[in-house]
Amino acid sequence: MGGAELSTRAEGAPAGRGVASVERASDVLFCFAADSPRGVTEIASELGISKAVVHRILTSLVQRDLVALDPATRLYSLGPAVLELAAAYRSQLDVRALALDTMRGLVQTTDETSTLSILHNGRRVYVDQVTPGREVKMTVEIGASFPLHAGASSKAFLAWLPPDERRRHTEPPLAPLTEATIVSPSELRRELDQIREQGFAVSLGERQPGAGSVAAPVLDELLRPVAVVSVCGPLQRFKPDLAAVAAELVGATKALSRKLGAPPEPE
Amino acid sequence: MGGAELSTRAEGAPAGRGVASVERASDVLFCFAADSPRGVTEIASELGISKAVVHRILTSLVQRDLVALDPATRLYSLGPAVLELAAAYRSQLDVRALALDTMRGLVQTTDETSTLSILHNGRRVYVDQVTPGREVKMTVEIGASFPLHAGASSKAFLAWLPPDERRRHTEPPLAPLTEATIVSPSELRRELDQIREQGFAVSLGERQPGAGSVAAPVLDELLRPVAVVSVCGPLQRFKPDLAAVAAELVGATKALSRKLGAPPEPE
DNA sequence: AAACGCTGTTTCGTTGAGCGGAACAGAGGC
DNA sequence: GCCTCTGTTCCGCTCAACGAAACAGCGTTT
Repeated sequence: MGGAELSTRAEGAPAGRGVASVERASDVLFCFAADSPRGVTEIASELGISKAVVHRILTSLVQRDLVALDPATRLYSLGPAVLELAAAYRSQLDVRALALDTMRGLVQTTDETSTLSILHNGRRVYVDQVTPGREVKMTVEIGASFPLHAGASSKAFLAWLPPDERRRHTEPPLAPLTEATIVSPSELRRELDQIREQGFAVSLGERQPGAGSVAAPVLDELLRPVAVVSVCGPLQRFKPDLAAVAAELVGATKALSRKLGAPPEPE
Repeated sequence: MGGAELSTRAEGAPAGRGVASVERASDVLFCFAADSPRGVTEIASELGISKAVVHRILTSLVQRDLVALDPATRLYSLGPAVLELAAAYRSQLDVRALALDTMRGLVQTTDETSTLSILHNGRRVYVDQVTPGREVKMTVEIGASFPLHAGASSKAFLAWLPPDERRRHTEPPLAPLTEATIVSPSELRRELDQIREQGFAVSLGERQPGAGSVAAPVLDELLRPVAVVSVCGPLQRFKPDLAAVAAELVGATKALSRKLGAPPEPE
């Protein structure tokens, strides 16, 4: 019994005890993120809990529309209520509200797409974007997540993260997402130092072929990166204006950081 | 009560019992949808359960990042993991995958925005959109929900819902969202009949001032509306092409319906 | 300062809710 | 027809979750 007490995340949480069945239910929800639809048995064996428990949990989740049951196949998948939660989350995210105006301004002057990302679970997640009114433009998927070693927004996070996290995410192997992805840890670390110094990160197709972007962090009062704003567009037309866009972006994000309580620049 | 057999929540579910604490945890999550951030006491009194329980549940949810705790204010709000779930839901929604190509086609020929909505909780929710490459265009918020009596997409759902649901959603009071919203039940019912007959719904600023849209349903094998596709744009430039757009839209959604198993048109 | 009133958090003994093995029930498949 | 998968339900035992109450921080009030 006592043996296998953990499950998905983090063992030994020293904090106050939670409710086991709630955590199991969360695990069930997240296992749908990997793949769905799935059946009771499949989920039970994957999570190592009994079929009866999974079935009861699913029944509850179905009742709240967090999970949908296809009566024909008897397979379960995520339900529409998760959209409701996500919409609420996004609308209440304070960084987002603050950043939206800034992003709109960036889009207007650069005529390229601007995105907002946050850190979650050791990866970067797109929270919002503003696109220009052009025929050809970049678009990202809200909610999609990416590793921290490739792309301007990811590198911007990495450059402002504490040393231990930076080290952790620059350890090999660094999976190449495109031919331009930096796969050498030492090269990446060198670039992160430079990014930190110059105040912004640049990627030319590191994460997505044919896409270029400039990114700079929004920092809180302890200079931790709470979000990253990027301006991105098709590589060829993006490259020439890079320096000007970067300057504008850095100015905008620094203003944002101050609004979030970051101390004004000393230099 | 056999009467209202659907409706999301429903008490007295005769089906197999669920896990109470999972349902409580879901309630806690949803109470953040209304407003956040909130504290333990506030949530406990709203849900009518003890503070200790709420605290334990929140601890579990925080552990899974479904809820975030601001250590400074000791207030809880939704966490970034809900985005992860929503992204998974959207990417796995089969109607969405099918509809995307159709929507892209509609955008290309009409040069206006196309949206996809589903029914959830007695309201209509935007699941996806495709926008044209123009300076001025319509944009909707994914995940935002609206009542069923105003707007083309909403009316399209209503027109194809079973009689009892249609009646329920056409009962007074019908809240006006704009000056153009239909607030007379009898007028609305008359229009729904017409919509059903002609195969599509039209709204000129009923839900949002200055916006026009045409909408048609995607039906399953029992002719239930599983989703609604709309084409929408700024009112003035939208009005003249209305008939042509409607014809194109209806053709596209009928093709979609057949892919989902709806029987071919008899007439 | 001290007392108050408000938070969120933790403790602890009791008990009934949830666990899980096993039985049941359908749906396909040799 | 049987066999083998599913998902679902049953039911007695147990331990995990409940809740009252105590504790612990903060700000405000007296």
